[in-house]
Amino acid sequence: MLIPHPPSGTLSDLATHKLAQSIVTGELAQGQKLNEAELAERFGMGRGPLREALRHLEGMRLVKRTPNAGARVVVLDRKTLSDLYTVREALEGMACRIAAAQMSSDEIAQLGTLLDSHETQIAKQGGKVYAQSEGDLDFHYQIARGSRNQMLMDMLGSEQYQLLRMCRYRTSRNAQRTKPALNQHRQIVEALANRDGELAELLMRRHIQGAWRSISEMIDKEEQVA
Amino acid sequence: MLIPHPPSGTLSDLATHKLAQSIVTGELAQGQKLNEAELAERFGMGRGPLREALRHLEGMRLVKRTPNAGARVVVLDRKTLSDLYTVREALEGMACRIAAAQMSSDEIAQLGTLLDSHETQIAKQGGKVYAQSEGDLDFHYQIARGSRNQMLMDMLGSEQYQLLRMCRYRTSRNAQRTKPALNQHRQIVEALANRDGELAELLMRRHIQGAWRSISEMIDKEEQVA
DNA sequence: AAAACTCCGATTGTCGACAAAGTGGCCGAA
DNA sequence: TTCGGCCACTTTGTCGACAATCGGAGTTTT
Repeated sequence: MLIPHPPSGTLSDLATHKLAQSIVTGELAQGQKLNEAELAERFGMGRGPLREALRHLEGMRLVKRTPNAGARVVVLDRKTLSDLYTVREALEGMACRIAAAQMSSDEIAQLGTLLDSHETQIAKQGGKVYAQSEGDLDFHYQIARGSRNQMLMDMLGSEQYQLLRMCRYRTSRNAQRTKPALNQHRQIVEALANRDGELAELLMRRHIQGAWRSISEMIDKEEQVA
Repeated sequence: MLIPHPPSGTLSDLATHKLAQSIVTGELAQGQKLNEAELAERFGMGRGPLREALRHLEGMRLVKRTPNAGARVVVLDRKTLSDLYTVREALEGMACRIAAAQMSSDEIAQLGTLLDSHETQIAKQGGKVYAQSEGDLDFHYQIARGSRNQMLMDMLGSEQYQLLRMCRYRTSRNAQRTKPALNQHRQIVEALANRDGELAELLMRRHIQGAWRSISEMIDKEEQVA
């Protein structure tokens, strides 16, 4: 559902999807140069559609283009990630506030069961920590949907936030935060159930701030090693 | 400064700029179909660069594409505008909060003088109410810059918010709100000067909510006439 | 020996033409 | 008369080739 395009019609969209996937999963390294001719041949298409795909990815902030010098995969440095989490805090907080007023009780209940399934997944532990990570994204996206705000949904879901998936992929190893994160999710659902938009926004903001602190510490450690 | 691209290098970027301008100013009507061949000839270029420009504009939410059916200028219905102002409230509120901590005292003082020039412009009144409107955008953009958050700046400034300029163009006739808006701006600057991020965020949110109410009422009147 | 200049290869930017898909109108039949 | 199918035209999607630009290696000059 969060995976952007189930390979749709045009070659350009297909290329967009494949490239986005390759970038998010790290198959294409950060800062790597993207050669149009080479990629076009790899995907079995002309350069035209591929160029359009690159333009699209530029809009998603997954690649950075410089005129006459080609496109490179974006580099997620500390500042970029910090900026990203700040924007998330603003947008998801707002989504949460509105969702508290707009979601149906059924939807909120469904969110609870979603968290239940996350809990069992965590209990089973081990290997697929990543699953929780994507599951976490799903939780956040459901709330964005609950806001009934198409622009928020676009920004938080399909388009804008591939960057976030990319970040998650890089940092999926640290599973420590899954349990406190789950608790925070539960608190948020409770606030939604009580129709307390203000509290829901506050909790979501803190949740994201916490996530950022966790990521930030991890980056620090990595930098110390390097 | 807010005008996206001072016609830069590639034809594609040039086309993006020209089309964005035409759409924002209403020269191209909402919902109008955009014929690739026709536009390409009008701009004196091939269809390739123009297609890339359309892809770019799609990312800016200024046009909507449907596969095999071409591109149309976006239609600013009530719901879309409502969603837009909600997103603005979230992003600009956050920008304001951070700006209170990040801007230098000099920058904040400059904001004050910017408002002074707005005031004299309003006093001179009359014709170019629009100038205040663009000036208002400038005020908001300066605060976005003050956040030192590149992503916020991109979203609020160059790329994302051409939609807002488009809306302003449509609704530039109602000058009633210029004076209360100016007062709210002054309050915001004062909060910034006091380094009160929380208050600054709150004031900015209310300011944008007020702007939305004003726009909303105007749309109601228009709909009654129609 | 270091710096700058020049030329060459590679890559991007652009164009025109071809193929496929969709749209609308026209004709025929019920 | 109206509905349905067929056909032609328009428009989009795609490709291959040409031109402009940039980066780098080699050479020359101070």
